[in-house]
Amino acid sequence: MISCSCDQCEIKSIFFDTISSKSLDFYCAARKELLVEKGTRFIKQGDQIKEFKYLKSGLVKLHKTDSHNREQIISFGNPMDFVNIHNIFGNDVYDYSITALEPSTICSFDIKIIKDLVQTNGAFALKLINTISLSANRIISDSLKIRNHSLYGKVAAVLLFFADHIYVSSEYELPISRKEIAQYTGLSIETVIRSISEFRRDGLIKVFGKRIEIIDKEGLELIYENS
Amino acid sequence: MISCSCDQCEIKSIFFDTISSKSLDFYCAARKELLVEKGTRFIKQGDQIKEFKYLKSGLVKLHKTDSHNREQIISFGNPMDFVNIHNIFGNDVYDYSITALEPSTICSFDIKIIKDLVQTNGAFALKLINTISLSANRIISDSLKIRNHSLYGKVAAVLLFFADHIYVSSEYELPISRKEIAQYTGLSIETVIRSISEFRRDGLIKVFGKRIEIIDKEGLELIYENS
DNA sequence: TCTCAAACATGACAAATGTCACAAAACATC
DNA sequence: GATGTTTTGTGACATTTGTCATGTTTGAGA
Repeated sequence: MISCSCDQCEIKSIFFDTISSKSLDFYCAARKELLVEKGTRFIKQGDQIKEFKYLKSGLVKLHKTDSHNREQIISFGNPMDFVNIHNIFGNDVYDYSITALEPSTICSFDIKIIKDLVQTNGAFALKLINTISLSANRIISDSLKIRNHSLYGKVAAVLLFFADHIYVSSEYELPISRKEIAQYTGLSIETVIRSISEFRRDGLIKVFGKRIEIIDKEGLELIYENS
Repeated sequence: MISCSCDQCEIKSIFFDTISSKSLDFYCAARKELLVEKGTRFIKQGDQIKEFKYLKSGLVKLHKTDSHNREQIISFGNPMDFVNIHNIFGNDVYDYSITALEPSTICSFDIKIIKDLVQTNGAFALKLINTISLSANRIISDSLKIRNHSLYGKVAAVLLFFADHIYVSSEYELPISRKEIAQYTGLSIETVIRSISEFRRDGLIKVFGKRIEIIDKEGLELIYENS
């Protein structure tokens, strides 16, 4: 049967449905797997795009440096929705970096293999387009949430994002610093810290360093809605 | 030869490269063309997605209503980069509306035809993925520009966007109202108006109602960079 | 032409957010 | 442990941005 170790890998759902088990062996052999530790920037803005990369496990941030050397965070990606797809087919050079926020496993294929697959396997192509669309949709919609809310709404959105989409728990270890929340929302660090302190004082959340516990989720959602 | 009237249509560049002239006739016959006037909302948030639509000419805005019935503008699309692709493959219902800002020509195909094409014509699939990626990239990158700049930077970004990407001229008729700039940037209307007035007073632009003339483009770009 | 509604504009003031200064806590490195 | 660096936290104050009020201009339609 399949000797591939990526049994649990998300990308499997793209391959399995559309590729015969025999061919699957070939693709599994062509696959490289890389375990990176927290803080590793494994894709760098400006690098040539030679591989198709997929997040098997972990959590990452997509970020870029603007013309004034300010760091901006574009989005976060977890195994369910991250592939470096937004760049890979459009450009030949990455216009953002990707850095692990937690220990992560990256699978990669030579991009030629994937392009061949798209051209020769219609079902795969359709599935890939679906994945790209959903991923792009999510980034655009998250971005809009940040753009059109003010301070408390923005910070609430970030806390709720990790609770609802990443950890699926009202209690979690915040994988990013206050500074990174600022870089994501476009706010100043102090304002972010103050907002979190205020949520704490108002009994909406409990904070122990990076550990966040959402006490009054409805209240936090209400704040998100109204500011 | 080809009796199709869409000789000048942008989508042609997707089809022509990848479809034999004989098949092209079939696709041209299956195509519907719709001319909509300014202000027409031809795609509605919540509607079922049954067709693949493409902007042949004109200018549109992508927008949605949030839970408080506030109108938010996501992005603008012109013939070079607009297809309703971000939704069409991921979801079965539109999660945003599209409205014409100028008289526009919309081409549409039954979505089944396009999905068939993706599955049976590899070159087409690859080209479509490219188009989707580039379009999503642009929206994400524009959104980031708005997110991480303050007042003057945001407004300058909008004015420069129309000058550089839509009209390719430093003098143009602004296709949106001040209110719509506010909905796009997340600012209040008054603040937008004030900012434009200030640009005018500082000699960066001339304003005659909706007509904008950028006098000092470098100055405006500098403001964009620094705020 | 007249009328009404929407868009544009500006002032005065309130509220939100950023900046600067400083300190405590957390964390890495020796 | 000792030391230095980064992160978190808070106050005071300046600046930015929003809100409300009010008036003018523009544009569509009777």
